[in-house]
Formats: sequence, structure tokens, C-alpha cells
Amino acid sequence: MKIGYPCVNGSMDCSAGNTFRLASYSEERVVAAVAANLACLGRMLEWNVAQGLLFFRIGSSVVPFGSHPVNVFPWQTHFAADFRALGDYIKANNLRVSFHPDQFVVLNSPSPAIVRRSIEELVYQGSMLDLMGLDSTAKLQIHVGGLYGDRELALRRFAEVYATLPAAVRTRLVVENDDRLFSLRDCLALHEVTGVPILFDNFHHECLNHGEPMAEALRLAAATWHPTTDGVPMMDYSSQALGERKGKHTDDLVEDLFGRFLDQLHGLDFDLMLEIKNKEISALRAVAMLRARGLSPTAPAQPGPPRLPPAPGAAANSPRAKAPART
DNA sequence: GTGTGTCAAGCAGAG
DNA sequence: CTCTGCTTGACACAC
Repeated sequence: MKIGYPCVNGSMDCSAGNTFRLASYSEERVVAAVAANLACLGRMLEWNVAQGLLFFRIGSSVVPFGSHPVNVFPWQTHFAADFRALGDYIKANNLRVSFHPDQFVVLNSPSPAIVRRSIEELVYQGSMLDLMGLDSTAKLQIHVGGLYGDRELALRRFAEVYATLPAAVRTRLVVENDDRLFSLRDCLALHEVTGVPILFDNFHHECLNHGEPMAEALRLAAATWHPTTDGVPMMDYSSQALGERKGKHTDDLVEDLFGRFLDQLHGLDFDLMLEIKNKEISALRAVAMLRARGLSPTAPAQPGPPRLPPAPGAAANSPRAKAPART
């Protein structure tokens, strides 16, 4: 069982999501942003390894406008060695990474243009995994999409598009149950038709379900992952912020709820992505709880993990690199 | 430096 | 019809 957090590490002074406005697009800014993002990503992964956090969701904007027609810069070849170095580090340290393309990726849209742009975004994110040399156990996580007033038809459209996806995307795609539209049951139906694994979100399941007890839901979702080609099932974990709007995540890990959740696993193995506002802080507490239960994977034994080369993208003298916080 | 309107992209539901 | 939330943050310009 690996523990992870999404995209941002608040304890560090760099971001892997440097970007800029479309209006100020230039090749120079692409190069500077990608170099800075990959450098920061490497530092975050090293930080994670040192802390025993072996799961990480990489943000969608490592390459600004990565699937936008404006970006014709050949970043795949320009940064090939940097992506490869990151991938080597990930494999050497037994890390797991994933992407969560954002809400604009809607494979079941009735609009062919939206579907086309969605696939382009998935191809962009999948190509980063290819460049890192990672296999199909590194996942691209999306939701089913919109309802458009007809649930069955909406599910059928997803299945039809899924069958047409390029292999680099299709073999990595997983679908997450959401909190308002498509439940675990809907995702299971989709799995029956397409074979797509279900990335289970416990909090969404609490918001939208058909009476399946948590332990049963966990078992059903885990069974949709192929042990070798998909790897250990991934999950998103969070819980309701008390007194807030339904669906709002907590700011902090609520340890007794998390403990009770672990009890429901009954020996099932998951890699857990903690969707909690304070990110790595809660992830570290989760690791501590797992260790207390003898569940956490041990960090790689001595003599210490291979180091990443110092600065991805030698051209990385990014003029806008973030200076260390100063007071 | 600080404040703040806005950002490539979709959809549903609340008000 | 407009605004909000979604994994939300942070860019960019005015002051």
C-alpha cells in the first residue's frame, strides 16, 4: 500500500505547475516553464522518497498548453532525456505516479470536437508517461463525463469512444466514480462493457451510492484491476468537511475516520491518493498510521536511492524561477 | 509590494 | 440567466 498526494507540495518552494497565459505564449516561455516544472517534479519525488510517500499525482500543466494547437514546440524530443531520468528515478525507487486530466476531458460528450480535444489531452498526458518509460500501471484518471439527460446513452458513448483510443491512452485509462452523476454502479456497468478499471473514490461513494456497504464497494472496485497490466488498484481517499457543503473535502486527515476506513479493507491492497487540502502533511500522517499497523511499504533500503541529475533542461535558467520564500 | 480580475477547455445544479 | 464547484491555484497587470 502506497500513500500519495496530488500535484502540489506546500512544504517546498517550487511548483511543477509553472505556466502562463495563452496571450503571452512564446516558445521561450514553454522551454523555461517545462524546464522549471521537470526540475521541481524531480525534487518533489526525492522529497517524497525521503518521507516514504511512494505515490504521486503529477499535475496536468507540466507542459503549458500541452495539447493546445498553439504549442507546436517539440517538447517531447527537447526534454526526452529529462523525462527519461525522471522515469528511471521512479522505477528505481518503486514509485507510482498518475495523472488526473481535468474536467474539460469529457469522452462521452455528444460534441465530436470536445471528444477530439479530450483525446488530445489524454494523448499529451499519456505521452509523458511514455517518455518516462513507465508502463500501463501508471494511470490516467478521469470521470465518465456528462449525463446529457440520458444515462444509458451517455455510458454507451463513453464505451464507443474508449474502443477507439490509442493504446498508450486506453491501456492506462481508469474511470473514477463521481459524487453527483455516475456512481460506482454505473462505473461497474462500464467496466463490464469495456474492461476499464475503476478508480474508487470512497468520499464520492458516500455522496452517491446504491446502498453498497463500503467494504463491498472496495472489493467490487478492486476486482476491476488486472493484477499485472493495471497494477495495485488505486483509490482516492477523503472525507466530508463537517459543517461545509456536501462534497467538500476536509482540510486535514481525520485520523479516526481514516483508521475506520483501513479497517474496511480487510486485507485488500490499494495505493491511496489523499485528496486533502493540506496535501503532504496529511499524507505523512497517513504513512505514520499505516506503519503503526505494519501496512506501509518500506522505503528502499540503503545505500540510498539513486540521485536525479541536478537540473533537468540545462537551458533551465528560467527567468521566473521561484525564489526561496523570504521575509 | 499588494490587490484583484481573470484564466484554453465542460457540465450540472443552485440561486 | 448567471454563478459556482470541480484536484484549485496563480498569472498579469494596475496601483
